[in-house]
Amino acid sequence: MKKLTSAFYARKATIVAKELIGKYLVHEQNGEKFIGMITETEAYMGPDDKAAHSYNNHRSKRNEAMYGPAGHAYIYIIYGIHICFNIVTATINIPQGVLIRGVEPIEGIRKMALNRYKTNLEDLTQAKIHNLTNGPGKLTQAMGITMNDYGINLQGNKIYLLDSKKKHNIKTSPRININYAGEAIHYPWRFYIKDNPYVSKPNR
DNA sequence: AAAATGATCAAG
DNA sequence: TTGATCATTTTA
Repeated sequence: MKKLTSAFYARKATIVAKELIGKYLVHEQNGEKFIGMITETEAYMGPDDKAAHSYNNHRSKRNEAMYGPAGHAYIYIIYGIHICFNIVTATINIPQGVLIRGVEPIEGIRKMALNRYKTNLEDLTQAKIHNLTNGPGKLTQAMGITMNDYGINLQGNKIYLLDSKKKHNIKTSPRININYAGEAIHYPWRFYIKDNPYVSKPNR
């Protein structure tokens, strides 16, 4: 399988978010390899999107990465506790991004269980296995992604994405937990695979 | 249903 | 310097 190129990322966040579904997110760390198939994403469209951190071209140390070139990681801590992993899209000075909200474990799932629950995979119930990566804060914890990876280039060898030609039944819905965002609340910029158990909130 | 928990940002 | 605000998860 081939890595996604910078040309893939250099488009509108809504397009990239939709096409990212079914692709493979890879993290290599200490000789271990985590792979997750992306099941759920959300697009954040920058200056005109009240839900985006870059609304009205707001710029700060935190969201600096979104103003850089596409195909890099924008990572931030939310609610003081959880780490969210985003992919920068569009081009320099157009601050758009795609939040990865869910992945299905493909490789390294034993280590994911340890990262999340300090428990062996065999001792987890099916429900807890689904809980490994069905949320933005969960998948970063499971895959070992931290603030140290802020701004990393996704064409490198540490964190990157692999292409896939597999077709999925993609559903669309409004985004989650952006109640402060005015009219943007209703924009259908969330994408997910229908009936996949590694999606955070199946019915919205 | 609600607490946990801390970085970030804008106001004073 | 302080207080309000979160692109969430967990527990009950």
